[in-house]
Amino acid sequence: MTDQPYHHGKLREALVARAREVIEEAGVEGLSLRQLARDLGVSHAAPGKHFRDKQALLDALALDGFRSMNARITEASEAAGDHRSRFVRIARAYVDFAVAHPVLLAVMHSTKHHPDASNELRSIGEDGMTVARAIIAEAQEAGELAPGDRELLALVCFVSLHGAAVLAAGNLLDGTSIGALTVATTDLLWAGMVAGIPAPRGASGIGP
Amino acid sequence: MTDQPYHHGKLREALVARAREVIEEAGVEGLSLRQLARDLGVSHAAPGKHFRDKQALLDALALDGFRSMNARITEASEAAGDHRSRFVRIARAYVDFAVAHPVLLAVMHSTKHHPDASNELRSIGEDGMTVARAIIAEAQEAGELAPGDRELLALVCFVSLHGAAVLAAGNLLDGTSIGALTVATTDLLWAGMVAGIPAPRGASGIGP
DNA sequence: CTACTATGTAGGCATTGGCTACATAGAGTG
DNA sequence: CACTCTATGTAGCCAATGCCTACATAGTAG
Repeated sequence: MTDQPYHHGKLREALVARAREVIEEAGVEGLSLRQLARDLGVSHAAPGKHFRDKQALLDALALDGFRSMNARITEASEAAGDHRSRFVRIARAYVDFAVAHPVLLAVMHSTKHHPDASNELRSIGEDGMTVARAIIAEAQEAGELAPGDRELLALVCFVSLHGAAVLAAGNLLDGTSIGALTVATTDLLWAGMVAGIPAPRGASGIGP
Repeated sequence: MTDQPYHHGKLREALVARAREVIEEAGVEGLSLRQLARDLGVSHAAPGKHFRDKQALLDALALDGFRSMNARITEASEAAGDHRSRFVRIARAYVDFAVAHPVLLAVMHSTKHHPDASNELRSIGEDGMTVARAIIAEAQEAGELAPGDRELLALVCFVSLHGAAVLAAGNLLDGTSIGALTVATTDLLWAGMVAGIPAPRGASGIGP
């Protein structure tokens, strides 16, 4: 009703915010730049001034998603508690975020980002692993975990929890509750790190 | 040159086969029913006679993918060797398939299948876990692994390897080689299952 | 021979992403 | 203030896509 000014003023932020809503409701397939423009009351070419591509918008969305997620994760990592319970809390933060924003998670880990955005995305996407590595290092130095390649162990933990998060987000876990799976996964990983990986006797699967 | 018969004869199979090629080259976004029809020399509406939807084609593609993958996995599970090396081989089969067919893997685990196809997909998608569960059960009964909820342990292993497969397929592992990650993941999981999960002392992260 | 069904064709339609030319605002500068 | 420059938004065009309906052709069953 109130006549809109010629310039929106905060179109870029509004686009990202609205897009984030839309993808969770209708999936990435259901995201249309033109519909987005209609939702915000601007012309169909206006988004093009802020994102040269639809992919550019998705990249911005991914970046935004990583910022949200990393905030949750570092928040969880800074909570009080022993190493193990902090480890569990971080895992829960990751999985909870995935379940709350499944489509956004998929966009974040999509493979088809623009080359420009890739660098920033790659770096921000590794923050979670950095947190995991830090806790593992602390626990190892405290003698709570067996010694071992921290980088690799952190990667394995990250990868495993990512799998849990992805499947939970996709609602592909039949009966099992997501919480139970997360606890079981962290328990098994932690138990493995406590025990340490025994040196392979003979061939351990490292084949050609 | 040779005048084509009015009816293609094997259009459905040809569509699936060609689509499987296209998505690996151009991604799911690059798959167009009309282009597919042009590739096969039929009219643009012909695919509609075999797949009511684009999604229906993707569902068929997913089913086909699961059949291929399950074949590799069961083949790996039937190879000779002790429990642990068979476990590693299964994991490698999964990850290798993911790396060889990354887009197909994404289609297989996509969330937006048609309700009709979901049942079949869900059941065939669980074959991998069945294999994992069987090996874990055997190893537990042989006393090689500590006792524990086999269903849950198999799910955790499946989920962890899925994470490794997804990230490897997406080429999101910076320096680490995929083979090394797979070995490290199976090692850690196996070590955890050998040690068993100790009973939680006090709060173990199971919150509200 | 005559339905009937399966399969393929031809054309239409709304929607989409991306492009170019143009309009408007606001900031800077003389 | 007048002028320019740039950022932002508008309007219209285009090819491509998915899906729809009407029609053509073939093979089959009665």
